[in-house]
Amino acid sequence: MQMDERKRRILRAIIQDYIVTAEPIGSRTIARKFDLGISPATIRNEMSDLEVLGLIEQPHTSAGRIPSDAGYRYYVDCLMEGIELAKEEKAIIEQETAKRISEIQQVIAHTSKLLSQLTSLTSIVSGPLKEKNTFGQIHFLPYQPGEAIMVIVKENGVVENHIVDIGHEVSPEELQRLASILNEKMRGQSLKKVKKELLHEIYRELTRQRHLIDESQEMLAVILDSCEEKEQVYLGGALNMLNQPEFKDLSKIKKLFRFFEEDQSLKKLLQPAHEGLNITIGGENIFEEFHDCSVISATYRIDEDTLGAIGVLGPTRMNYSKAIAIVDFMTQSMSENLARGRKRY
Amino acid sequence: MQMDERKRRILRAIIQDYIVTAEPIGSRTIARKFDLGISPATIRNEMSDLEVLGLIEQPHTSAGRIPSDAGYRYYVDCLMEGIELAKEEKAIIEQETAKRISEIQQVIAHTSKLLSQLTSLTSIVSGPLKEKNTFGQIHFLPYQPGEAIMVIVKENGVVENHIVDIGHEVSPEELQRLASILNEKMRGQSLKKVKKELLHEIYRELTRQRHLIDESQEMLAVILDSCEEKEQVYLGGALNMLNQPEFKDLSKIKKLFRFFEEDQSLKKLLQPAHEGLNITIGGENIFEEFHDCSVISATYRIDEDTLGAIGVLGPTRMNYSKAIAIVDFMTQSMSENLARGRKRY
DNA sequence: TTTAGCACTCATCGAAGGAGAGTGCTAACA
DNA sequence: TGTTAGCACTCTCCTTCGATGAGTGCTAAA
Repeated sequence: MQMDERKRRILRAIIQDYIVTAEPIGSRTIARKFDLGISPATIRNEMSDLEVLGLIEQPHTSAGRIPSDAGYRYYVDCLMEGIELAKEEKAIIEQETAKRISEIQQVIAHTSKLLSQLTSLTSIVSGPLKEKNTFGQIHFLPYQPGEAIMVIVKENGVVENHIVDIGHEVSPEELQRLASILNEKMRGQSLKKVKKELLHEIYRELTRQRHLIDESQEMLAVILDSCEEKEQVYLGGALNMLNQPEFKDLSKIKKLFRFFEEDQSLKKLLQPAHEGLNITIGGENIFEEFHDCSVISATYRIDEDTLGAIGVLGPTRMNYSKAIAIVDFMTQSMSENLARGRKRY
Repeated sequence: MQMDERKRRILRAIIQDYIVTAEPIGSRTIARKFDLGISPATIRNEMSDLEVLGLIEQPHTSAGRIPSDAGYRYYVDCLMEGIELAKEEKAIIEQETAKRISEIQQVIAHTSKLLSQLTSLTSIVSGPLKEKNTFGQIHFLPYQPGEAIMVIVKENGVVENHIVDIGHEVSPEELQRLASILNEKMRGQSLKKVKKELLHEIYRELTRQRHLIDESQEMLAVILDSCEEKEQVYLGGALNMLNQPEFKDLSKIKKLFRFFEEDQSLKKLLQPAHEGLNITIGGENIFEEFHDCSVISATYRIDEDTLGAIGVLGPTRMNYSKAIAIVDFMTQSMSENLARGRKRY
């Protein structure tokens, strides 16, 4: 059996209706709502075919049909026409992504909030991958006696500060020397390399120059910690899930939210199958919890270098064209801005 | 009518049972579960009295009784005996509060996570009030050409860094001079004062020395922003609410979570009626959303100076003695640590 | 090939009724 | 006079049972 134009029209009608109503739809209702020029009986026959093809299914015998995962997949791949965002929406996104904020957490938080507001879905935003990151400079600033502020600048533009205990009073000159040792060893090196190889070397160097600093443990621990790839992931608009009729029972909500609480898992949701835009529908998702959800995600990059990803999560019955348009435009806007804005993050 | 010992025993039995089961309890069940040495009929008479006193109530005629807000209040004030935390719990709390972390966000996040884990309730933790804070030092570090890293150290120990655009290349000496101007004006001044008075003065000073720096707007904007009292509030274990039988209908959950999404309102939940430990039961709460919740909160301080607050939120039917013991011990432990740990935050 | 007609299925809703837990009242008891 | 047993009554909860209605598949006619 083959898909023909009439089958396609009916499938599209079913999906478009279901996206709005979340109710199974029957042949009679389709004939009434959509002007297809054929009678319910004909539609019934076609629907029977569509069911054999696996594109729609019946929750139970006497209910209407709903799209299956395969149906959505067919819709997304072959039926759906892309939409253009409204000017205002574009303007808001461009405006928001153009902001230059040095605190990476804030950028992520803002982005995810905006994304969930625009789509009415749940958004997931991941920050830059640290593994591709390298050390820039390290500075020391005086603080309380016996303590110093260590400022670590990474080459993707992230700046961190840590307060470190140095055990006894040190002169600015000593701190200066310490900084130059660290900088000499670490500048331009990847976090991974520093973690795996250079830390020992630095430790040896520092113990050799024992007069320089007594207690370097804490400082090295801070550097080590800074190398860890605890990638930031941010979730926005999780509450939107509560509004979806498919999540009206508490146990589903619990499962979902429990999942959301683990950053590590969340990150995996965003892991792209390939560069660019990814669409994961229902059962395609690796996590069983999201077998009735779909994820639209995309990566943002700077000069071909993937930095992070953003995505939206909603019921399989989401408005795909809108979600895709927004995620797509947003990553583009972010990437352009990063390219323009001088390699920040 | 007066409370006598027998009434007190019965009230305590009702509350203790309800805290565990969340089910109304009847005279027969009380007689069976608790060894009070009196018959169901007698208990019935006493319960009737307790109802007249407003300490318990009936959901409907043929159900058992449940404690009223006033009943809980009486329990907390007069009946409940304080408990001692287990050694392990104390150890965990002390260990966690002893950690010295320079990122204030992390401290708050950790604390709130721990608190919700220990109590199985939802926790709210607020960071130090910025209004009581004063500027310490400001440093500039070189960054990309035309940009600099501005490190702001506040006297409560918070360190912030910001990347500022300075429009054209400046030498380290120029940055040094700039820093000394800012430090001279701002060191030791409260954020409020800087915001209200000193910023203009600094601006005037900078324009007078126009050769020093061309575009100081962004820098000043950053300082202004740093003065804003956007107090951090953190919520932990909101999911625990989902496990409470009183929140099994979705509309309540929605209301609650919608409330949680607004930091501003959340902060108000913690606002203490007085110093020390605060207990707000059910309808005593200013927010209608929390009329079937109770809040146990306490402030942590350094040298008599209140810095912030922590609290737990749960159904009115919470384990008060446990929650109180934990919140109390935790604030004490935090305060002691702050005092010992050299005025960090 | 399309359509009208018809018998059939099944979820949903409301009414009816039994079970169970709990109460208040009365009268007897210590 | 306080305590207790007995009993009628109340009200929620659960189950059962039709009625309703939306939807289907099949058959036969157009």
